Amino acid sequence: MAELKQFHSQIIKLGLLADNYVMGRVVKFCSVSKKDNLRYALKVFDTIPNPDAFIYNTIMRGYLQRNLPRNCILVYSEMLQEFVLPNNFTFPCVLGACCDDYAIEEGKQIHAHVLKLGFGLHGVTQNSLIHMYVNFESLEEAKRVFDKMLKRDVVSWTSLINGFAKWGFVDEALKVFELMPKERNSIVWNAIIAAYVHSNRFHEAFSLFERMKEEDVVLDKYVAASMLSACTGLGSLEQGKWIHCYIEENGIELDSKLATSIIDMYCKCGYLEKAFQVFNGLHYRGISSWNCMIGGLAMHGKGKAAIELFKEMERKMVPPDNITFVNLLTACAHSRLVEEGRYYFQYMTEAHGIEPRIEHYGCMVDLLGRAGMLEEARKLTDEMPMNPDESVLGALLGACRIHKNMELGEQIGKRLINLDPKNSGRYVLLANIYANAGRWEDVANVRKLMNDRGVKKTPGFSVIELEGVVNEFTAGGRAHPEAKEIYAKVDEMLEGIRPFGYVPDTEGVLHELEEEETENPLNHHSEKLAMALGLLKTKPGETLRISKNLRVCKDCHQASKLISKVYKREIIVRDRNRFHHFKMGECSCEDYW
DNA sequence: ATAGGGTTAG
Repeated sequence: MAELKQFHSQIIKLGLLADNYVMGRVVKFCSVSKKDNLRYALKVFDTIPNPDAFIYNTIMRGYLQRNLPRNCILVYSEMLQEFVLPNNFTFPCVLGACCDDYAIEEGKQIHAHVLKLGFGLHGVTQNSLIHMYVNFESLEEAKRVFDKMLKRDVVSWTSLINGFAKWGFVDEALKVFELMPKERNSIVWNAIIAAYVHSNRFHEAFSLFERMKEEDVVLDKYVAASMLSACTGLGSLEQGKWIHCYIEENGIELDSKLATSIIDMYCKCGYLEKAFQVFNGLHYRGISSWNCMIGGLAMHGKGKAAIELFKEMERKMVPPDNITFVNLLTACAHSRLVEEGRYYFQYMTEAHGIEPRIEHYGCMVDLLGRAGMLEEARKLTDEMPMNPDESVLGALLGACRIHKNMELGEQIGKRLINLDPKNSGRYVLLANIYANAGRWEDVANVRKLMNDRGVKKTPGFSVIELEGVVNEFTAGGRAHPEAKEIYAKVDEMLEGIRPFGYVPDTEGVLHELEEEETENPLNHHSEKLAMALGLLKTKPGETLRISKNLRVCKDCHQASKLISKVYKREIIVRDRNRFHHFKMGECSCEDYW
């Protein structure tokens, strides 16, 4: 910087201020290549008598890079006022600014300038337009620009694919992907893979990934991160390990996002030790790695360890953020650490100046509610400074179900299904609360309301990975090639645990809501099918890992405990909320979930 | 003569 200033003074002495080539280099040096000199760049800019397009573009880019898109747009209009003609490099920049600033009107106007000034056929500019319209959710406009292009490159296709994917039209995105020329790079492959991952279509993401490998496209860190999420979604530890291994062997740089994806994958695939190992091995631990690890401990019910890790984080002077506290409070909630939870809820503001957000109140309602302090939890929902949203009330409703509080449950449940009418889980909880109290008429009414509103119960499914193959089961499903053997094994399993005290527990079941089956649907919940296949396919003593999309029901939970004892197996089940480690007839959640 | 567009977590 000091040298730059000297250099600058030389320029002034030599009377080169009017030389735009020289001044352009000066402005570029402080505007975009070094981070903190934009102020100086602007000072220099003000002294230049007649800046050219390059200099304007460079100042604009400086603003864009520093996340000041509004200023970038203002410089553009200044440029027009000074009658400096934009060039090929102007529009990608200012359109990017409109995009970042969500400046729809300006964006359209600048699109008009593009056409008027004769840049309508410039590829990079057209691509920027597509990207901008995609961001504005103007897919038709984006498509129009795309269709008008004479020469589309891989960026044009990627932007359009992303556009469809971003706004939920995954199948449309795939159509575009299939239509594009075969010269596909990692970026466009990642766009389509990420599209499937984000819509929870993990199997299809895997098939695409296989195709990508067949075409010898390099697996870069972006694809790796997307595929790790796919593994996480499916609970597919083996595949996840493979990706992790690939990353290590190929020296792919671990940025904080990729590190988080790996740690999260191991946590959510039930391999907490490995997650810790990766976490400990990071040479740089960003806040998200800490948060992720604390969250991992939380979902495995290791509240004390989560608190210890938090303390270590403070000792290492890493300032926690609001997510840290969401995870820490969740850890307390899942481990019955009521006093600790209260303490950290206060501490968050007192020690770190973080004001509680609605998520933190949600954690506290969950913490108190689960622990049976329903009245206090309810009081908190009334007294919190913002309106309790569906997740806060959902926590309270869940607590009402656990502690069989009909009155409060009915009140909250009714409120909730009006607040969040499309969420089938709320209806099911409310109906379960009624069923528990023997109020069958009300159960029927809830069901009718669901039907009237066209709300479908989310189908439960469980996944077990065996010999590298991901097996997926739905309740009562018979799609598996070995369905017959599996069902026989389920019967054997349930008979086997009966002498050890297994009594089918129908408390949580909504007979009226289960439609597919005539026999007892409990027996064929997806996790029982997955467990049966696991017992059939693995050697004695091997751990079974199962993940399911909904919460484990009480009956399956009880059955799993007994199966772990009778068959001498560790069974690790991931449900929607947390992990259950079944071992010797006990569960790590201590029946607290 | 200097510069520009598309991708990853929770």
